[in-house]
Amino acid sequence: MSEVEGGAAAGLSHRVPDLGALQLLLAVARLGSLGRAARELGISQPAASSRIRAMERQLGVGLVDRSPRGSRLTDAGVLVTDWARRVVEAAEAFDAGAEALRDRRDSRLRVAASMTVAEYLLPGWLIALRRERPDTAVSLLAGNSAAVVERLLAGEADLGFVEGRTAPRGLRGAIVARDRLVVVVGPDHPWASRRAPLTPAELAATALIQREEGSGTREVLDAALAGHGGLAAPLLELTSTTALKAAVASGAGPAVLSELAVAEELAAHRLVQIPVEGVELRRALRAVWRSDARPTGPGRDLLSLTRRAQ
Amino acid sequence: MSEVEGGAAAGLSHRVPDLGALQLLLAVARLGSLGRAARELGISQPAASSRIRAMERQLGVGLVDRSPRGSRLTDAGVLVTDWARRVVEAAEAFDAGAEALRDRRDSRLRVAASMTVAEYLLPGWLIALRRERPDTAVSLLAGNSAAVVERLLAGEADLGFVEGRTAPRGLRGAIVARDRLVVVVGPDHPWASRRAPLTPAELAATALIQREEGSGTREVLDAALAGHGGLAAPLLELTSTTALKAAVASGAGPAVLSELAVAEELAAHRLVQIPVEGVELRRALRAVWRSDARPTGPGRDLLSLTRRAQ
DNA sequence: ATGAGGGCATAAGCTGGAGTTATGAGTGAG
DNA sequence: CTCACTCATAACTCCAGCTTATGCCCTCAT
Repeated sequence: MSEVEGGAAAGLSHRVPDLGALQLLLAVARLGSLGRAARELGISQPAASSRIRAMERQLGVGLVDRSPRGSRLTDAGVLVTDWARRVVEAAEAFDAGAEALRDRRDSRLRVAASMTVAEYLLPGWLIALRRERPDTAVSLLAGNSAAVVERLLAGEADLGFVEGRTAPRGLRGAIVARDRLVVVVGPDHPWASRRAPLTPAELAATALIQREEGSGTREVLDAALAGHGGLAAPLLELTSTTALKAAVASGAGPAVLSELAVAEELAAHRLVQIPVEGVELRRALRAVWRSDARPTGPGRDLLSLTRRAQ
Repeated sequence: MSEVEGGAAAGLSHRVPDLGALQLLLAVARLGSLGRAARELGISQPAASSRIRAMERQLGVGLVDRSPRGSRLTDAGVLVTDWARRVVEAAEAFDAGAEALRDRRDSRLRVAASMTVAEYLLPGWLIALRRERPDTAVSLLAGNSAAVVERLLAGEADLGFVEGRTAPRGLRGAIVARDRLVVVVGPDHPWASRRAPLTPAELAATALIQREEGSGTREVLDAALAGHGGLAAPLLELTSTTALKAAVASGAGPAVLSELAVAEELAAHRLVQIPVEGVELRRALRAVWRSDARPTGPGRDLLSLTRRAQ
């Protein structure tokens, strides 16, 4: 999917300043002075000065107007800083996720989550949690729904997140988000230019590109199309969501995916969503916990965060 | 806005692998071998091996299972790779934008764009354009609508993008996207918990946090509320959209902003959108060009891209 | 069985980028 | 006039990441 992994992007790290430099630029923008920004990041003022200058040389554009009373962004600098903010925000999400992945032991809150939740939603929640309760150590274990349930029942996790149509037995839960499955094709696929919505029968009769095992998606799809002749045999089975999206984007065929997984591709029109009439392909994303272990402390905090974001 | 620029994130670059390492990880995931990934990125196999190992040490998690027949991601590795992809994609957008900012001269396509378009939409378009026409050099000049028009009329730009309710005179244009203005407040603001939509009169009577000069937003807002008593005096005037969002998020008051500018904050519930009844705060984003210089070649390519993404 | 080849790891050495401290020069406020 | 702040330059240190050279392991084909 996308140029990101193609050969053309090979030199990215030579053309894009590293995270430290981007963060420094954000600090300069906010604080209005190289020296103050340096102090905030714990480096010396000359280091900051030279780094910003190196970044300007690398990009070939002036970013800050220096004056004896401080530094302000140039017009180009404003734009660059806004783009930089995206990169740093993505890095923050990476960091929050990675930290949770690391602290396997001695964490105050042990979370087990399905892949969809862990990939798309949890980093944002963890960032918010970190902001509210900076000293909460969270550990994350990602797996399929069965594994999540198992961890909870074994007392090896305090809070779980699963997708599925019903709450697993033996556990209490609350819906924290909803997830819609959408039919997508590549922009050159014939369906991309059709005007009428797909009928459930059509969808059922079409061979789809699918994930190998029924990653929760299949279950919902099966149920929704049960009355319309059942699901056709897969056109292709792939192991990763990424590979699947790439195959769909290149026109190999249609697929049904969580809208969380394809939001960016839809926005950039690398994929096209095809409406389907008459079936609701929704599923709930639930927080779950053992009936005898209602979340307290940090678990409660995280839970209330996720419900607020519903 | 957000921890991104706060002191707590100071050590980000020590905890997050650099872009090169993330890109290498993506390549390993895709190609299934450290050596092949190394070759693709133009580095030696030991370099790749040591870099991945360093990354695993840094994150405290195993990412790839090495075998004599290749390397596959571990479960944690899949998750980390997905998070990494976000960072690299943001870096790609940064790169595409920065490249356009740099090539002031001798570019085949000179684009002038308003801030909103340059910030949120153009990088994606440039990435798509690069994929379709790899050798198109684009230069970008960002400014307000008046500046964009001026450049076009002076023949210093081939294609422009402006927001506004009407197409500027002397230019031809086509609507390429629409942009909705939304009322936002911080999550703790009283409005965040109200159930009824805002009335236009209420909105008109409320002092808002605003950008300093009427950045196109004000024009639309004025027009929409003209029949309801006109806009109240500003509560606060700030220079940058970023500062504005930060002020709103911390509860200083309500503001009216493009939904493009607040999409992420809404998703993470750092801001809350308040519906307004009865007024449509929409505006068009237009591609514009001189009547006697209809875009050809690369300009035409970019234009068709943007219209496809409408 | 026995190379050949692909895959990964280790070791030794080089290099450059980013950091440091020390210092100077410009500007505005008290 | 002097202090307090800004930024820039210079000289030096250090380490992360690169390279080449090599070795081991496994599999597959001859």
